Amino acid sequence: MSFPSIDELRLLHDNICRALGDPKRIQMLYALEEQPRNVSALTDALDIPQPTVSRHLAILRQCSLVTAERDGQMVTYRLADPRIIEVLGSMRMILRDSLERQTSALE
Amino acid sequence: MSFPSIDELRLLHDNICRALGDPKRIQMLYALEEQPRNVSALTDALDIPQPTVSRHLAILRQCSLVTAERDGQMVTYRLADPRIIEVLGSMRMILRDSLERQTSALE
DNA sequence: TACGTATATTCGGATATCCGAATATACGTA
DNA sequence: TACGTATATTCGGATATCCGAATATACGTA
Repeated sequence: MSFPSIDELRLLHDNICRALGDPKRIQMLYALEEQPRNVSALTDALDIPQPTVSRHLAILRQCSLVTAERDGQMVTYRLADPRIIEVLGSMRMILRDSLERQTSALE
Repeated sequence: MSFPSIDELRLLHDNICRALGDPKRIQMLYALEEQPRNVSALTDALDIPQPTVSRHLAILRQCSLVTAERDGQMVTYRLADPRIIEVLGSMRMILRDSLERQTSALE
C-alpha cells in the first residue's frame, strides 16, 4: 500500500479535519484570517455566545490551528498557519464544481 | 463582513468537511485515488468489514466526492474530483509543520 | 425460478459532539 | 482585599455518528 498509513490519517483527522468539523469553527477561521481578534471581538463579529466561542477556540487551539496570546485581560487569537484558508478555498472550489455538475446533470 | 456567508460554510461543511470527518473515509479516498475499485476490492485493501465500507461509501457518494458505476454485480467507485487528494496533501503539510513547531518548542 | 455472489440498508447500543446555563478563573484597578 | 470585565470550564440533555450483526436488494447463471 503506497498511500498514507492509517496512523498518519488518524493523526490528520484528529488534528486538522476534526477542527473543520463544525461550520462555526470554519467561520471563526475566516474571521481570524481577516485579522487577529480577541474573544469578545469574535463573539461580536460572529454573533455567537461567548462560552460557545471559547469552547470552539479551545478545539482550534488543541488542533494547533490558532494561537492564543494573553494581553492583559484579553486573549488575542490568530491563525497559526494561513495555509488553512487556502485549503478551505480549494474545498470551496471543489464544492462549487460539484454542485455545478449536479445542476447541469438535471438538464 | 467579507468572508464567506454562514450558509456557504454550512454547505461546505455538509458536503466536504463532513466526508473527511472519519479517518476510514480519508483512507478510502486515498485507496480510490490509487485506482478505481469496487466494494470488495476496498474491503480487502483496507481490511474493513463490507457493510462498514458500503456505509462510508454512501456518505462519500452523498457528498459527491466519489462516483459509483454498476458493472454487473459489482459497483466500481472512483474519485469524483482528484483535487480532494491535493487538499488532503496540503492538510498533511500543515500538520507536519505544526507538529514540527511543537516538538522544536520543547527545546 | 432457485441459488450464489456483490452490495446496500436497517437496527440497536455505545460513544462523540454540540449547546445553553451556570460557574470558575485570570487579570486590572480602586 | 473587593469588585468589574474578559475568558475558560463544567454540567446536563439533545442530537449525531459509528459499528457489528442481521437482513435486504441487485444481478448473473443454471
